[in-house]
Amino acid sequence: MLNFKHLHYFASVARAGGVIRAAERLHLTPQTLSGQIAQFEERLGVALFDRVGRRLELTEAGRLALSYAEEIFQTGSELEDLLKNGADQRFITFRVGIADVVPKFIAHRLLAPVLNLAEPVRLVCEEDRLDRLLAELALHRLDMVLADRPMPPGTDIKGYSHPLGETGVAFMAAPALAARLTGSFPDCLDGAPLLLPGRDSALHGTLPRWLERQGKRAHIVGEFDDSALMKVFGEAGAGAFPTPAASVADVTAHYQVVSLGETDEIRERFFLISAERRLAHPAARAVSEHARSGLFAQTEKSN
Amino acid sequence: MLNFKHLHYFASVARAGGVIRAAERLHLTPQTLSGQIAQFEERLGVALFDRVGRRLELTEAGRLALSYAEEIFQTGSELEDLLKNGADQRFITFRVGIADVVPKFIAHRLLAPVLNLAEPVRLVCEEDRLDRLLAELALHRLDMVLADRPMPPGTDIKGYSHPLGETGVAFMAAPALAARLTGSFPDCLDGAPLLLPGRDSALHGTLPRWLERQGKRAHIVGEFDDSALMKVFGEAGAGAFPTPAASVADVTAHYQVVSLGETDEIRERFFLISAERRLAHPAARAVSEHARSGLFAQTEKSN
DNA sequence: GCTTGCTGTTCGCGATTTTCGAACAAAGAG
DNA sequence: CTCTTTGTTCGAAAATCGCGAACAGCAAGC
Repeated sequence: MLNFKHLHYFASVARAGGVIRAAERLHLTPQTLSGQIAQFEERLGVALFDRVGRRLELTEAGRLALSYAEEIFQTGSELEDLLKNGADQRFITFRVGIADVVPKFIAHRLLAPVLNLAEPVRLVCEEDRLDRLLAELALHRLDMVLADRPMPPGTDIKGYSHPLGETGVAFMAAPALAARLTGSFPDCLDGAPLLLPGRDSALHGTLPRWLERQGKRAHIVGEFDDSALMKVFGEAGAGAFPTPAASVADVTAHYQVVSLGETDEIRERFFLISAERRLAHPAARAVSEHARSGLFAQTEKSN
Repeated sequence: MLNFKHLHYFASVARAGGVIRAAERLHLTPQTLSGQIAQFEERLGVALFDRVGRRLELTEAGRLALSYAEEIFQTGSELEDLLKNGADQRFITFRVGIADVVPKFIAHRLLAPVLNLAEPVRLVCEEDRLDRLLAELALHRLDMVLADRPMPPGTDIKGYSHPLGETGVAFMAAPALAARLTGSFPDCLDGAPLLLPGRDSALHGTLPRWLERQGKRAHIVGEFDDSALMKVFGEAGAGAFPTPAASVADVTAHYQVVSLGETDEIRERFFLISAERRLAHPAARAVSEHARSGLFAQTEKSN
């Protein structure tokens, strides 16, 4: 483990250009700094200074260390400043990672309770691929992640999945395309152009298998990492596309598309993934509780 | 000054979710961590944990501190890794900031000796406005800065200027434009369309004043922060433009332009700016020594 | 030459900080 | 209620840190 006190002394000496000037600034004595730096170098196994004449000159390793040290102490003092001055913030921030494949309307519905809490919350959303979000979660740069699958077991990243609910899948299409598709659902999907969620999505594998079981030919014309982009293509008539049954009302309200029909044989599930087993963040608890209290059931009924 | 040992213990407890589990991982006892964290909180004046039941939960300030701590210790261990494993790098890196206004050919000529040193050097160049480069120099993210002026005295950033040499100024123009300009130099500049280095450049002020002293009308059609962009416009016939006399050969070799003439009454000077008074970096010393040994005088002769 | 003043360094002791053993209080599980 | 597990308080031991004294080497001035 790196000794940050040593690093601090080293950086001070490097900046000041000598142990004596550094000692004055730090209100210490030269021999202290000299000794601590020698100790630091020995512990690292690398010389940080070249002793040339009666002068200290940075080695290449020293330059590297100095640039890192500057960065470290800068973020450190930034933190100190925030804690000492801005600690009595009225806002608590809630950083959520949202997997691309989670439809925006679902994400909004899941997160809506956050903004209605008694204590004001600043919601910070970030969308990306699930694996990258989980990496950020592990570094505590995110408070939670929304995904369409539980924590993948293979990774060595630790995280805990909390199911939020599930819903059937509806198929939507632009009106012009819908008119061309013959037969009732799900027969109308046979051979129809289809847009598929990307490889990262849970539906990516299950949906084609379901079509096959139904004896329908899959004609996949596109795959999309981002569900909103998929909807835009769908609206333009590129193909029919799946969407959570719970968000059909939202989708028809925002896009010029109609529902072809719904099935409960494919289930789309949503999960909250957190770094700790217990949900520590009040906003995360609100999300979990609201979702469990029949959020999807209600909305399916109301549609 | 932030206590990084305290911060480390705090982060460990927050990650582990309790003092006991954290104590096991750190090979310490719970009471040590408990005491150190209490001390840390008191020193900061902020509660990092909420004691709810027999459980520790992060406060909002704690979450903030944790995310900063993660970043700090990650860069710290990155540094440690680099120093311990990659310390015997065969390359030493040399990070140079180049003010936009410094012509590329001049920068190249000044930096060329760096790549011919006995010890191999990895040259990292960054171009930006001088003030931003000086800020980076102060943070030791750059080893030196090349500029067309010495260290500006007004700023509180500290840095030391080392003159590298000076040269007269030549005026260049596209052949078609040059043909239209009547009279010999400098008369031909009277009323001619002129491209000017940007506000950041030393020439920006001196060149119009020189024209005025010559009794020539200045007809400035454009200002450019980046000298290469100015040359491209000049090549297209937008106007005549100044360039260091020492780089006329380079410019005519790379752009379809001709020299209108040169003057020594405007001097363009170039400086090396470093964070320390003495040039510590071997590559920086090489730059300074090569430049001082008549780099510009020779090239002016050879042109 | 020699001296003076400056650099960084080594040594050992005292002061401070850190850590732990012991004991305690309180919350949850059975 | 009892037992386990949690975090905490207290004092004394242990490690670390920082200083005074003395030393070694370089550079400039007499």
